[in-house]
Amino acid sequence: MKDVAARAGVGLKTVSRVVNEEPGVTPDTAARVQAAIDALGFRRNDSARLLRTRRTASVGLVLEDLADPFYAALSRAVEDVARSHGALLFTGSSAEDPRREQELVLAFCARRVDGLVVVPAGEDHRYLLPEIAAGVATVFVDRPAGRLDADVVLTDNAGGTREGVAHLIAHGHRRIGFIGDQPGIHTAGERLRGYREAMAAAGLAVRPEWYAMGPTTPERVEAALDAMLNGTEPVTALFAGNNRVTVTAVRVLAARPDPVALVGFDDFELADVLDPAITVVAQDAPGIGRVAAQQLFRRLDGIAAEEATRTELPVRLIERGSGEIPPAR
Amino acid sequence: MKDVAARAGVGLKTVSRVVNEEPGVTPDTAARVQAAIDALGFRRNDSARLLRTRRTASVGLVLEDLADPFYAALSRAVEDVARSHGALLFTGSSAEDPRREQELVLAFCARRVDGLVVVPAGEDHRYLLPEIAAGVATVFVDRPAGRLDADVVLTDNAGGTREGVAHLIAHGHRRIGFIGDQPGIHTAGERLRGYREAMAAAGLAVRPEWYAMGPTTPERVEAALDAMLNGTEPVTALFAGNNRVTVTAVRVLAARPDPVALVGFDDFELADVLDPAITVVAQDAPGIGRVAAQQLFRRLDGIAAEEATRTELPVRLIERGSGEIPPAR
DNA sequence: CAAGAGATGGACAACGTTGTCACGAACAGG
DNA sequence: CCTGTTCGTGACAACGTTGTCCATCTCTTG
Repeated sequence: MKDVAARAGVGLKTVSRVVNEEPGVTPDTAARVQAAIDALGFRRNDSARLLRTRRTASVGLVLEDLADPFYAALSRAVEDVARSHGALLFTGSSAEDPRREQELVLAFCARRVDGLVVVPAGEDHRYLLPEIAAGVATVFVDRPAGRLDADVVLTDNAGGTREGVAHLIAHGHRRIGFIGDQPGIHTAGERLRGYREAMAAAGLAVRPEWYAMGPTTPERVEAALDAMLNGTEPVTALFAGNNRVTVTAVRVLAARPDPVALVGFDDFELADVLDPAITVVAQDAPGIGRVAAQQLFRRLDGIAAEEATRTELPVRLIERGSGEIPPAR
Repeated sequence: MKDVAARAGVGLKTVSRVVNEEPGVTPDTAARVQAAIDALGFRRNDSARLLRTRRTASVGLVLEDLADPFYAALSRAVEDVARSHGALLFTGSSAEDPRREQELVLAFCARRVDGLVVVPAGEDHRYLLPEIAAGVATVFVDRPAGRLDADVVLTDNAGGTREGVAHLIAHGHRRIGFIGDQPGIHTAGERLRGYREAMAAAGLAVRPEWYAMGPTTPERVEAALDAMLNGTEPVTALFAGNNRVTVTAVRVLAARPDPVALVGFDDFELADVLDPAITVVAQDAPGIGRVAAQQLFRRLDGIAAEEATRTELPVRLIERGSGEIPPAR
């Protein structure tokens, strides 16, 4: 900038005025400055600018895995809202590791992001207290923050699962299995709760071998499913606790001679083309991201109420057939 | 930092030394400084630090759509490599709009990212010349840069398509259709070329109504496919030019009474569970991202050769059955 | 023609760090 | 006891911007 000023024969501040299109510069000088800028290939250094203005126009997004379709869609929505507010987006995957989540969050804070959208991996987010006090707007998505009062955007996990399980019950099933993610994960727990509630509401007992919580690796899911289907009281239908589980379940069930009813949490591509087409409880990934990001910017604009908000987005049961398969016996 | 220094009764620089774990500080003073840091909840401002050190430890990733599974996987790989080099990742989706791509790239450059990984949307990337001259390492992925000599990581689009089309020919097909993305997109053009080459190599003529290039919206793909299947010389097999097209094709073909052979470019989840299971030419999305990011950091370390490199990753034909359906007549 | 108003431009400090250098104290060697 | 070396420390400038404030210059107006 100094070079540009020298070349154009003007002061530093005048260059700054031209670059920022501030008023009070003769068209003539502006042209001279612009020419110098072009000649020197000058580009304003936004880091320095932002250091001075104390707004970084960037937000950080921490989620579990950028490659998961659910989070990919969520990211894209957050990105779009950020862009519409003139902010850039840092992204990072925690891989469900609290330490990594904290590392990422603190790295973003050290860069002085204006705000954070976090899919919490850990149990305790009090490490964020000083940051929030320092003015970093923070919105949690998909799961509530641990031991921290902050904005959160969730889906109706328990309700959605209840609806999905009730759908299976309505089609005659009495022995229904549930395979979920690791029990420590909030969404997994909520969905398990929904399953229990739906069963209880129908007066159905739940045998311990009918539900299994754990990592969503294909091996684990396959083993759990096999155990449910081959026990003394085999299940006739399965509720899959998330899209990873559903996908593996579809594979395993396709290899069996007799059809097994299936409803999954989370929609996924091609669910409608499978045979049978898969009935799912769909959550609105872009919607969650959008609402969260909007809440973030509302906070940044200082418009938001002081208290933490809790938004719960509805889910939608999409009936495609796999939930209507009758019990084998 | 000034406050910390005052509270600990030391100089500014000593605090800096403690924060950066530089040698030459008595354990005693270090402890005093640390106490002040904790008391004040001080966190170093990395923006300022990076302004001073002139390295931002961040890279920018511009791609078409973060929500596309292919790019999501690629992003994750880039992120992992960046993390292992201690860098944070800015991401942005261009939505296939050259203006938006340029906006994003320049915004990243204004933040003085150390490097860029770009899936080019436009035809002309000379606007990047000054940035590259200024030292921003740049690697293009998936498609080569327009009118610019830079590192690029590609997949073997033409070769992969040749192989896929040859697979259909080997199973008796003579009239084979091709539906690709917009003709301006490099990968789309290369795949079309592969299709033509495979047909020519087998001595088969290609009728103009057998191939269609354009947006990958379901409507367009469906219309194109209908036209090919209902013409006077209907195709008996289809090569789908990318995962969006394949997905729509699967839907359309599933609704037809007579089976049509299909091979798609890009693997996708559940391709193996469909009936018939879909044969695909799989590219290695994480591999592309990883190789590109590694090349980027090689440049940043100054280890890389001066000349631009061009890496072409192989593809893999995964035979699952849909390519082996014989011609209807 | 003087004076006030408005337009235009520049000097300077500040944002929060780090690199450079110099200073003083402690210590070892002659 | 003097000199030279090492170690710990802090003052200061610099990174590249922008906000504040003041100086100048050119009009208009009484």
